[in-house]
Amino acid sequence: MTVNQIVSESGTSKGGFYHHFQSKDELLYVIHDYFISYVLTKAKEADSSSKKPTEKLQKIIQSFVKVFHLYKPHISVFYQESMYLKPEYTEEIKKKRDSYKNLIFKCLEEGREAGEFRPEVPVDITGMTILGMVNWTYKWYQPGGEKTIDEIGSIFVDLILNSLLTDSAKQKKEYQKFFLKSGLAEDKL
Amino acid sequence: MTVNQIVSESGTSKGGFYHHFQSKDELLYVIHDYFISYVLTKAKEADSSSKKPTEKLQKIIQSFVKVFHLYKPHISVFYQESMYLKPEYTEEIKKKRDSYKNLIFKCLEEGREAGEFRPEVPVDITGMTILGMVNWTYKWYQPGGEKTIDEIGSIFVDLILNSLLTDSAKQKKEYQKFFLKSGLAEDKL
DNA sequence: TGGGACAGACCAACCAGTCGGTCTCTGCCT
DNA sequence: AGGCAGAGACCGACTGGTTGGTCTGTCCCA
Repeated sequence: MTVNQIVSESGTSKGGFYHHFQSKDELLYVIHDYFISYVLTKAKEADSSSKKPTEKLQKIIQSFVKVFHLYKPHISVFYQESMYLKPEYTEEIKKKRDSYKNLIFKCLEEGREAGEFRPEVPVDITGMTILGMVNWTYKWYQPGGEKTIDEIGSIFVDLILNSLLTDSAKQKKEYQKFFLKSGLAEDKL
Repeated sequence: MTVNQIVSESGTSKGGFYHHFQSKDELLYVIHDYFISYVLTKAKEADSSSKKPTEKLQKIIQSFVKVFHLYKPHISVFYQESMYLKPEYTEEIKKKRDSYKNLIFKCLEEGREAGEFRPEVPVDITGMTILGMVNWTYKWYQPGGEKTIDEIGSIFVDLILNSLLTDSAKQKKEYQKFFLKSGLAEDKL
């Protein structure tokens, strides 16, 4: 996407564009900030809303998935254009992405220490797994598709918790709501 | 990466480059073919090597992860530059990536029908989850890092099978080797 | 009347791709 | 054997088009 395309499709002009942004890179930075702020806020809320790592993780994942619904255009543009960002901006962006990553890692570590998450699965790989599976949704998620974003989020939560929780934690009544129902009614896949 | 950089860093010339490739896009296509051929071959081998979906899935994931070790430079270049590929090449590439995706989906479907995989988790989302978590490794995997690629593969397999297998399938003796040991020896994370 | 919001012609840099030319190896004719 | 022709490998100056960014100027409101 060139600056000329941007200004023509948004109905302004080169002059107007560079009146508001120092450079094309700054626009990309602003776009990134738009959605990273959302997930960071939501993750911090989740972190302070409860003391149970399992609950926190569920909330983090659900809001993480939701961002791909709310800001799909922003995210697509970011991943398409971010390769050629100038170092000054990449650094700032990396900081925010790192602090998000660390929130997830911290939550996984807490769950492990609380004895709810299986101790034999390493926190770092699990963290990158979550980031990978959720971030990848920008490649295939279609708003208005057969599954809503909340349904997709619930499936992700089910998958992650089923592989993370210890057998005893899985039995807890208050966590049953995080698992997909395996009722008689077959899923209409 | 410009053509000028490519030829200077590889010690040839513009003329030499365009003698071997029709265009810069063709080079990218060749690079992609290099590693997609590997995973496709391995996945087909896995598919015909056994009748048990669980075993097949384990082999597919393990070889899928391994490609990021064997061809990391190829894969990084591909994801960095593939945005601006001309349609003719994107189509060809998409075909191969789709056939890989379909192998995974088929395997998941078979496991579901065989009663080994939980029927309540949808095949399509699970498939995209696997593709996402594995494909994302190109962003963080470092050859020579603290975990080998086979260890990472085993962790992925453990996570996926733990969330996919039914309780009864998890008990099967021949599948125990796919799970991380939860021995007394604490993981040195 | 002066300053912020915007317009759009313009520019320098850069890029993929071209094209005329050189160098070298091979095989064939004498 | 020696020379020669021609094909393929490779070179790099050049080009046409595109890009991010600038600059002069206009409009409008306080």
